[in-house]
Amino acid sequence: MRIATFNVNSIAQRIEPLKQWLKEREPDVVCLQELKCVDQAFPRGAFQDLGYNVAVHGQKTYNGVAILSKLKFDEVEARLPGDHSDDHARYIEAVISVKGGVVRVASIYLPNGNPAPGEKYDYKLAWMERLTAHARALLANEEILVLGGDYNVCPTDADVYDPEAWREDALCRPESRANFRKLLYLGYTDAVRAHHAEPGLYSFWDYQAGAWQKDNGLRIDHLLLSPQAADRLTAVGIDKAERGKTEPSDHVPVWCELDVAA
DNA sequence: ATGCCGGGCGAAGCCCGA
Repeated sequence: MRIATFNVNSIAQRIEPLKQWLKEREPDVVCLQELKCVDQAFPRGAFQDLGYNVAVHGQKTYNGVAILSKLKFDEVEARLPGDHSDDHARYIEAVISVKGGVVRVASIYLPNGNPAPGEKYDYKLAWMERLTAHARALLANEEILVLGGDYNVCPTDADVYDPEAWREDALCRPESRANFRKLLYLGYTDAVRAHHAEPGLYSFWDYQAGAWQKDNGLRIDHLLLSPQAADRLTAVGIDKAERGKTEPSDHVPVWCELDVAA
């Protein structure tokens, strides 16, 4: 079973490249972020035509998350618990039936947090604390669980092209990294790091300043696996080539393969 | 790279992302 995460930077602008990538990579489940559209405007038909069920939690102009799944959804829950006043569409979670059990998947668009320090950084850190509390609660289910998304955190200096230049940025500041590590300490596994120790593995390249051409990238899109998922991890990948195609997102898909019969 | 690009909104120029 292949599960991917992809920040599309506007689903309306990415329909054709996303469809092409789905045909080539054939993921069973895809977590999408930064839809920048309301639920009614999501191009469901384009993905249903490829055999995907669609769960959307959209928002006008900003944010917006979705899950595509070849297998049907048993449950879908939008919104991260812990703050009813939070109206950003940044979280959706689904339970998917597989042979002999279920797989739970969440699509996460964690706040960027810049400029830091400031209100936006406080919001990011508070959001991460809510995510940690929810992630802790989910572990009690002992399920095959994947928390996929744009975490807007470079976990270590090995995940940044120029660590010194980014040290004060909200993506790299110690509080952001400490909160990311708390997720790992709960028992989650960073799928990419489970298979690859080398630096220079990136999932985002800015549109500006020739970042792509200079390979000035960041690794901020992650798949965090519950122990039950990590035990079944057989492969991971970052589809870097997508960034070099026409009209790309500034992020690329990250995927993992779990030994689970779909 | 401090927003140089790209997208949304909405019909010019501002806001936003990372």
